Amino acid sequence: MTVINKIKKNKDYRKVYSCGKSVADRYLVLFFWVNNLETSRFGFTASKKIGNAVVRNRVRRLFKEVCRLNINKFPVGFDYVLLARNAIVGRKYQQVEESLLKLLKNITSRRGQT
RNA sequence: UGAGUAAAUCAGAUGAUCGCGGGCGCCGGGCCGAAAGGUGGCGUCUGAGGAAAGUCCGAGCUCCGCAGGGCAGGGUGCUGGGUAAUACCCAGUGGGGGCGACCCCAAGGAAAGUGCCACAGAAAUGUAGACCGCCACUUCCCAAGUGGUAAGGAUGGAACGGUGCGGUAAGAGCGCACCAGCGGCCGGGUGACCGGCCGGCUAGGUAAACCCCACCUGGAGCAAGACCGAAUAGGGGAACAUUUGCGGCGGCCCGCCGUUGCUUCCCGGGUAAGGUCGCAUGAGUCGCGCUGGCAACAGCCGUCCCAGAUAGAUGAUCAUCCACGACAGAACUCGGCUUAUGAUUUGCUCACUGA
RNA sequence: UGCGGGAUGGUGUAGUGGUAGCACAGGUGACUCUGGAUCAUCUAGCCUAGGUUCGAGCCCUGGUCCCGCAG
Repeated sequence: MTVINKIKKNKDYRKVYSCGKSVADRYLVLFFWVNNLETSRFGFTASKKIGNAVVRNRVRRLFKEVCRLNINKFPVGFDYVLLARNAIVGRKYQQVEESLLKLLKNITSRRGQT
């Protein structure tokens, strides 16, 4: 079983936000950027605007679960940051998973084109 | 049945699969790192709250050499008790609200002193003050003037005790009775205070204004701090000052301590995964245990070990059941307070209806 | 996580317990052939809930929101 590597330093997050590209729908924003490593790394964020600590924890756990179960669908060698948006509050696992897979498909097809 | 009031309890449950943090046992000597150190597999146990929240109080713990004295500052404020301590809790006193069960109160001192009381009003604390009234006197009358008067009117949140009788030219504690307030004595109570008697008759409000009185109070906070390892540096330059100067102990003074160059500014180094501990046995949980106490609580006995992350662990799926699940996530640890919030149960009160 | 500070018209800010001001912005009118400038005038406010007081923007208590600091 592969373990999820997490992005830990604020500097790495900054790099992904400023240099990376992003795709989004009404539930979440997905940032990504080449990290020059052999593995992918993930970061899960939910700002204070989303809600209180319970809500933010819930959202981050959903992200974590979705990434864990679909880790083989992510292209290797990237840093990914998942940012929660307001509409995600109260959503179920299936809705989040569906949303993320759609975004991933979007990325891979675009990479195929260019 | 409805409305209310006081208290107590629970915080979706059970099973299966995958996933995450921690403890313990066994196996392994590989990988990462400069080092300190970290990391794996299997088994087993365990893993958020009543408020974990707000950070409003109080403590423990750590550092500031010691935590010393005084002043200033801050806090508390009916009484007695509980506690490690408190602004908390319990029992009472006084006051207020409610038909009631019951609830609420920063509730010391206004004759120690100072300030303020806008506008209105004659006058806002001075035994001051006469606008309209009332009464007496003077001028021939209308009316005006002088004096007396704070009972009535008017103003105001508040007008120098209130009500009644007497008294008087009209009035006034001027006199008397009762009530409120003040002082003294006696009795009860540990005390706040309560009850009774006597006295001279008057003292406005505001202390969540300054203040007085009594009591308490050093400062910072786990990003506190300690240890291990690496690197750097006991670096450089400029200005100032030249002797008891400078610095530290929250402010000032005393007192104490450190350093002989010290202070200020600039450059350089570091913040690119440093690590480990602090960090979970404690003012601990439970028992309708026993003893003392009205109670808060204390003592004794038994019982249990109950999260310890460090970018931060609790989630997903399936099945069954119900009321279809509110507020909400530990971050050094406790005791309170306040705020948010779903459901259930019990006692008591009031109203209505029926027997 | 711990500590500290703040909230006044649309914006930036004053305000010893006694009618809430000022500047800019906005509306209306005047001046002008028109606009600008100028003049006059109007609108709109004390974060919120209680308490103390005769009376709170100010004093006290609870809550909400915003901002800053940290080896």
